[in-house]
Amino acid sequence: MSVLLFVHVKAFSLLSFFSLPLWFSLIILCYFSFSPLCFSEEDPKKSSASQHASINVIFFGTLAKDFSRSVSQGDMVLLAGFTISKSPTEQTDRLHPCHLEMSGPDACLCVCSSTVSSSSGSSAHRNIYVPLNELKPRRIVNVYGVVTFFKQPFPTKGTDYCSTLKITDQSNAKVGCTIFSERLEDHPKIFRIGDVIRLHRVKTQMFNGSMTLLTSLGWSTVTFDGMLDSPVEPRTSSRTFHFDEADKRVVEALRQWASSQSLLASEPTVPLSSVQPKMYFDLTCQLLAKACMDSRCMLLKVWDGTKCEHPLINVTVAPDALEGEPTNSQDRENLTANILVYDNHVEVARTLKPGMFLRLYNLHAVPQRAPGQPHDVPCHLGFHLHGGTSYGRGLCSIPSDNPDLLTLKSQAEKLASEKEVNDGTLLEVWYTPPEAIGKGLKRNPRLTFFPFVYSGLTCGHTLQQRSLAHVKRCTPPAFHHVCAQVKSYKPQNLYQCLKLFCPQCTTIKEVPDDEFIAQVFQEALRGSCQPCSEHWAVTSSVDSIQLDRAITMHVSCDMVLENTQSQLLFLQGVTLDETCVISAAHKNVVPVRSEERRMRLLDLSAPFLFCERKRYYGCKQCSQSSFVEPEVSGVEVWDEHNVAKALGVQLMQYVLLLKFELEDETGTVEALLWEDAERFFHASSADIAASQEMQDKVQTIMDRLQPPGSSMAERPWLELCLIAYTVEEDGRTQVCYQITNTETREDLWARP
DNA sequence: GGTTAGGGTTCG
Repeated sequence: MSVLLFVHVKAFSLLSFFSLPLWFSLIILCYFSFSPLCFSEEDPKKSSASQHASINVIFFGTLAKDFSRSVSQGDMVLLAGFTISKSPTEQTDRLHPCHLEMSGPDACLCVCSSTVSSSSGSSAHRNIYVPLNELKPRRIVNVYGVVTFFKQPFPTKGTDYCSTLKITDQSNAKVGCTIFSERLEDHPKIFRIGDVIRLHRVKTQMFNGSMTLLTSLGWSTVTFDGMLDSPVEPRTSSRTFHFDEADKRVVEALRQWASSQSLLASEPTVPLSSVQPKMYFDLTCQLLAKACMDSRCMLLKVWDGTKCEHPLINVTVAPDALEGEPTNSQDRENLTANILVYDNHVEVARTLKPGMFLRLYNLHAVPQRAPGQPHDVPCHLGFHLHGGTSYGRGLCSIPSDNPDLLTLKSQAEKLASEKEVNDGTLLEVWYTPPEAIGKGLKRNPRLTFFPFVYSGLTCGHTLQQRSLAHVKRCTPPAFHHVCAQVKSYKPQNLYQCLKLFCPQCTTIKEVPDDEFIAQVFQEALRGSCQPCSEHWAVTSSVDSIQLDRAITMHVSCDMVLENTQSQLLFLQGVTLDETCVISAAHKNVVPVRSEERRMRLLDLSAPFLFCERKRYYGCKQCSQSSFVEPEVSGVEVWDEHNVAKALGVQLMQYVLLLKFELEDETGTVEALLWEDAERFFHASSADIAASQEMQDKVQTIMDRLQPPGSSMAERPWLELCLIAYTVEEDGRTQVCYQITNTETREDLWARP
């Protein structure tokens, strides 16, 4: 029987099972009408959609392996050549009574990525959502709802974290949901009551006479802000998920309904200026500093830009115990709330970094009076996040573009500008002298409210900070300290900032791309058919009929007994790709060509040396045109410097070169980041050239300094040391600026 | 192949 099935991948997992090498379970949503002989006699359109809409498919062996690599949740899949068996899990998963086995010789399939299928406008695989008042027990369902109660994920006694929430919809039914996942990032990102949540493949279950929803195999979730006019942006950690116009309409309808029900009537959180003693409240704030008090208690020093009308307690800790900037001046202004976080919340608090924006739920404002303090003295407020999760007690970090942070940001800016007007200087609020900090801190202790300063000086100068206008007025050469934002930077494609620099002749050139290098290898192949023969080398050659050429390896006689990791290997008759493969197993590979049977290096436009993933280039102008015999005696360990020397090559260095347009209130300055770029990024240029991870790190830092699509107001301030100098060009003297002795902060290196 | 939790103030 020949049956084709066109299906939509709902979930899958890769498992090893008893003696089978691999088997693959896939739960899919059928939307193509299939042969009535195979399945139920019902018209699929009439059958209960939620009951038989999904079917298990099991893959075996290499098909399972290949399929798992190419498929994503939400993809459309065409299946053929399967066998149909009775599903042993029908009673438990309530899916189709049959399952499909992709095991025979005829089993084959085609995966169409979900991006393609959704762009084709197909709506046939649309999910079915059950209104909350129509849920029946023991089903796997998809639902939408508005959150009326939630707890941040907390650890269970089992293996998972648990999120507890209650949702409702236009039917007014209220349904509790329990979400289990050992990965915190998979839990729904709920920030406030009124958020809209979508749950896929959750199990209905009666508990204490009420309907509840529980995560089941292949579940997923997406959440949305519940505000009427905010953009419908899915919050999810999922790599692939389906979201279309129909979903958007559902979210908008729920928002509309929620607003009519006043589900979002109250402000999500209370500003510090409105907090009264003994209150339990939610707080939106920025973390300034934190300190570990003991194993069950952590201090968070936060602010929200408003001033509490009651005096706040100040918890002092040793400066070296404090992570983040000291808050002395804010403390004096009654702007910092000292929050003691207890027990189960310490785990989350530990992961927080100063500068992050936070939301704390069910924070307790505790009036505290020192023993013996007279009763006419106003009591001070301290804040406790008690242990436990009652009333949703907990904390989480929130993204910096959360709309509820607008007040905090505008207050912060207002406060900063007031200070500037009143004091004529920002020194008091914006700067704490280094001697007040203690010896432990290496970086500059500059203190700001918002945005956070993302870099620090290492120059040791005690220069006063200057405006950019002042810097431009001064006569070079000179050092300056400035505080500025990044208006723009070049090159925007960061791989282009990597250059090759010859320390001998100071030439700077671009790093060639693979296409160009491959051409240089091809040219060498065309010109050298005969293996070269050198008296100092042991040569072995492999003739490949398939490749129509010989690949030849040469190793210096002196090194032939050493292991391949320490040998210097000369390779002839290879392409760039082959060189890359071979250099993965050899530490030092030098591609060579033959010129009248004599060994010659390739054109120095290509790397002369491959060391695992690193490539090294020589300077065309400063290297010897040819070598007779490499100088190998006396070399203990071969590195790029020794190899270059032995071959008479002038090694070029990898350097980073960026041009920043810096801006402060007084003007803009273009400054290069070059000689101190490695220090700035905490990464060596050679490592950046060879490692995707390091390139990502640089990109992350740049994205934090100039977040894509951000306004100037949203960008962080950088404290920078600039050197001003002159260069002669075309008989004209030009003033240049370079960023020097400046490091970005460690917390920028990790992607937020 | 499917535990855990199943909202309802700590006690510092």
